[in-house]
Amino acid sequence: MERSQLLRGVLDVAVMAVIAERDGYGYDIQRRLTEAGFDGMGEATIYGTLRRLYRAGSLSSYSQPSDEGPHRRYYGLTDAGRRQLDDGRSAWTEFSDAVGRLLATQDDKEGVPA
Amino acid sequence: MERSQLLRGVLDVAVMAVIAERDGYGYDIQRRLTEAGFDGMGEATIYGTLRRLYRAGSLSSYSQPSDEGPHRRYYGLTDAGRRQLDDGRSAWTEFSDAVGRLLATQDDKEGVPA
DNA sequence: CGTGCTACCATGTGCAGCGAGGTAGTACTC
DNA sequence: GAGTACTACCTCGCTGCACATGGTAGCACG
Repeated sequence: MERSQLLRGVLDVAVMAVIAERDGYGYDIQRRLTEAGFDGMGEATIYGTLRRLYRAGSLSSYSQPSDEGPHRRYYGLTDAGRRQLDDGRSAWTEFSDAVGRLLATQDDKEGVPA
Repeated sequence: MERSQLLRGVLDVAVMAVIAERDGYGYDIQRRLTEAGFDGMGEATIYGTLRRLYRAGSLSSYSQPSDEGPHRRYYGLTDAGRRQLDDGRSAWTEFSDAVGRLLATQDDKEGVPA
């Protein structure tokens, strides 16, 4: 419930980063994110994000049969998606730097002044 | 609209970090956060966060008159708040490390010839 | 033919950041 | 003493999105 809030605004870029490395489908992307340290995410979160990014034009998609189960819907980055990923990277860097600086400040006070 | 999502889950800890440095009131906290790099936040965001944290028992509060305007409602950290801030710090570190690692992975496929 | 894995999708809920709008106190000017 | 501006607080309603829940379907093994 804590992480779910932190994920906001990062999930999109995280999914795109995974896809940038290699095209993937929902089930697979979830596993790869889990391995990357984002564990405990429900399927609805992934599929919702994929659909949103697809509708926004950041992802392309194609269907492919599988030997081990139902068909798979693969997603890949479009040019717009790649640009968006770059923007997200710098936005993240800037943001996390600001947070890092803020959290690094030591709590001087302990007793209330007045 | 992009930053608003990133703020989720971080605002609480950011506000607490600012207060840890020195007790503050809404208007003041907003300015201090702006100086820290979080600009463009509306008042409703700050006041909503303060009230939420206060209700949760993370903050204490006391009112004080001011020479330069209406009374000020100061907020300070409770022990629970200080603990929560520490937890938030480590949660943030862990999370931002994971994101950093993920975003650092290079997009291999790019120069892949047709 | 039941159990389990893979793989997809749709619906509903809750939370929180934020826009918009309102109320006061102080202070300066014209 | 009306107008403007800054300080300082509050409330209401909207919206976006992570997530829970629940459903469908293909493959495989016993």
